[in-house]
Amino acid sequence: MMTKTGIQINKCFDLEQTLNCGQSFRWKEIEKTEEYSIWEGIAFGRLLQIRQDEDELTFFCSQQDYETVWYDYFDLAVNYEEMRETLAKQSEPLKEATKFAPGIRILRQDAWEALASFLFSQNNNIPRIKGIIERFAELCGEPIDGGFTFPAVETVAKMTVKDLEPIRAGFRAKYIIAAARAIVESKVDLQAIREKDIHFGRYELQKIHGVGPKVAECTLLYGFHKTEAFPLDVWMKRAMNKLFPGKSPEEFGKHAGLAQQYIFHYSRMHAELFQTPDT
DNA sequence: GCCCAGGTATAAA
DNA sequence: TTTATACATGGG
Repeated sequence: MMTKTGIQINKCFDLEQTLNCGQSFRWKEIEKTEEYSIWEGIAFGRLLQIRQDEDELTFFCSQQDYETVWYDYFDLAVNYEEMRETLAKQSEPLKEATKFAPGIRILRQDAWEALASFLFSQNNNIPRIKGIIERFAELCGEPIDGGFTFPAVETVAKMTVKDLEPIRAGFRAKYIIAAARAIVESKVDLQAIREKDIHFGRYELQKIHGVGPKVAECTLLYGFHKTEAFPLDVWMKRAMNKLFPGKSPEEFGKHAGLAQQYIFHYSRMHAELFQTPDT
């Protein structure tokens, strides 16, 4: 295994914040010391171990995989420091929020994987989502050294709800199959979503049985890197109203997705501020 | 045991 | 058109 070392990073890259914030569900921290942490995960059919030291990242992979897969996956061409500064200037609360997760990046994940992952996420919690996806990969992904790839959309399209019973996804199983079939049968055009604007993507994705506004929005942000997208769940709305009363998420414009990540992380760190008495 | 989870489809107001 | 409820399952 080759090693790509010496990627200099600024404060805008933190593995914990990026890989454990609910945008991706297949990464785990396998080692942690005072000086560094190592994370392992599988994406685009490849297993990666990645190590973060004080000011340096180490990718345990070939030079080619680094250049063709992981450089894009971690969005390394983009200067998050600059975007964070832009957002921080917009308001005091947002400036405060950016401090709590300055190292968050928006990953460029596979669109089908993001769509399926956020279908699994509905009315669910992160530990269980991870478990379902792990069993899903073991059941019908391809075995590779160290694990299983995310199941191919063509494979899932041929499966039935009964086939998926072992992953214990509950009522979500039918949605996964509906999504896979819609894609394979070209009822939903992923390439067109990639090329056209976010409004088309919202309309197109919500043709799928089981895809509502929230799953569509998360898929557009994490699977298509439409950075003007924003998550819409109840918690997020509560946080928005608390920090920015009367302000619409769209007003963050192009960086809305990143702003939402900061705000969401902030609201998690200050859960007590966002609890509302039952009415 | 009990509550509820980064929702959505469907039924009932 | 807006507001409830069921849904499958298990983490905490």
